[in-house]
Amino acid sequence: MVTPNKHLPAEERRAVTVEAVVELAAEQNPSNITTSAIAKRMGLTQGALFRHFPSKDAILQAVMEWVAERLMSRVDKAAQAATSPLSALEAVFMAHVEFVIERPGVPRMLFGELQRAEETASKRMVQTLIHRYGERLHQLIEQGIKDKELDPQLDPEAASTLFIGTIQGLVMQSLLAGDVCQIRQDAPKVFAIYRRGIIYRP
Amino acid sequence: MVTPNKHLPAEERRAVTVEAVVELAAEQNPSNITTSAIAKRMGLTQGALFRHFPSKDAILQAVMEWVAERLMSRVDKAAQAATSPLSALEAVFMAHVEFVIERPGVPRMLFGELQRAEETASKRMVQTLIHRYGERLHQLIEQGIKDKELDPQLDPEAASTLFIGTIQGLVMQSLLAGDVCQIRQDAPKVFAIYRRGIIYRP
DNA sequence: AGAAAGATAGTAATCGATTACTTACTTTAG
DNA sequence: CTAAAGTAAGTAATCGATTACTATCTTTCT
Repeated sequence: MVTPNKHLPAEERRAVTVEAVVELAAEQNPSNITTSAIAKRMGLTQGALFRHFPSKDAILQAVMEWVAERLMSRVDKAAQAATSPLSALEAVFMAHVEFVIERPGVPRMLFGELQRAEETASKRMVQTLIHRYGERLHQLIEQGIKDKELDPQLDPEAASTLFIGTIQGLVMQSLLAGDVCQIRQDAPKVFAIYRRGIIYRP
Repeated sequence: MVTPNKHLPAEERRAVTVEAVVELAAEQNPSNITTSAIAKRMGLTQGALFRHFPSKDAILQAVMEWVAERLMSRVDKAAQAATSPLSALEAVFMAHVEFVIERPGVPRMLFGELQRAEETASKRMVQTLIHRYGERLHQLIEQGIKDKELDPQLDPEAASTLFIGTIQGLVMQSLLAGDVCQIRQDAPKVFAIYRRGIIYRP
């Protein structure tokens, strides 16, 4: 839960707001999160939010900045610690999955933002985030092919799409089961199939 | 587009309503589709909708019934026409993808329904739809293992999850590109990787 | 056959509830 | 003391849903 302190400095209050939104997104449809619900979660009145953000979309934008930073930082760290492209892909996958388990609202917000018809700042931020993410995957996959670790006939574009879809499928299963932690058990099994589909076979 | 006729018989009007909702779901966030928007798309007043449906959720429920019937019917037909479990899986995949291209709003509505916090009738209908779908995949996969067509160490649960996730990944890519037809080119490439991941290798 | 009668379908106005956002006032911390 | 932070009570717009009423089609009776 979020700290119930009153009279926080502005910067801290904004951070707490982001946390509250991410929490709420794990419990309900992200596009139906109201400013009243956010304020209530923080133990604040609704109007107080607008002391720190000019609009609701600015709140969502701050959330997406937070997501982009945290997710990419963990993904990069996981990739750098690995010793080969394939093990890097696996490490990135598990890091991503672990992030999703900790913050189940995040993938739901990302997908929700992509669905919006309007071209908001938060939507554009999600687009660039996924674009950057896809480029990282691309690099790893192409390096893996060069190193004869991955199938030389592999389509990096398709492999990248499947990588992201794999996680999306796990999220969908967790929505069906109503249990996020199930992902942790299923993720290795699902990645094993993916790994088998991209690996080099002499 | 939907027929602009006035004074349709009740059953036809309900069918037209479902079509309108599916169309709208392809253009905007499904959870933000209003009854006014539906009526406007049909060339009708908003109140007229409630002559044919007791509530908005009843409309969504009708849409989900429509989706479940159409999708499962096409998937079943594709599977029965195939000559082996693996080719059936591929046929189901392509049939599903073709369905998504024709009605891009459908997968977005399914995912959106799953995200809802409330236990509505339409949400439960989506849950049973995906459950049925997963069982079909299960059957095909287990038969494929028996027939020595698929990897004997394959986890049918994980393979089923990955199958659905693969399509979900394609949908996400189409949202990013803003172009649905891209799916048709990418689908075979992505399925090729999936196929490589599950196939039997002596 | 044809007009009256009933049933069905659609309209326009409106309801209370909820939304994002604003304003005027009060409290708190440095 | 003062500026920042929070409260309380508003705003206009929009939501799903209901109302009273009109238009159109179908059935029935002579």
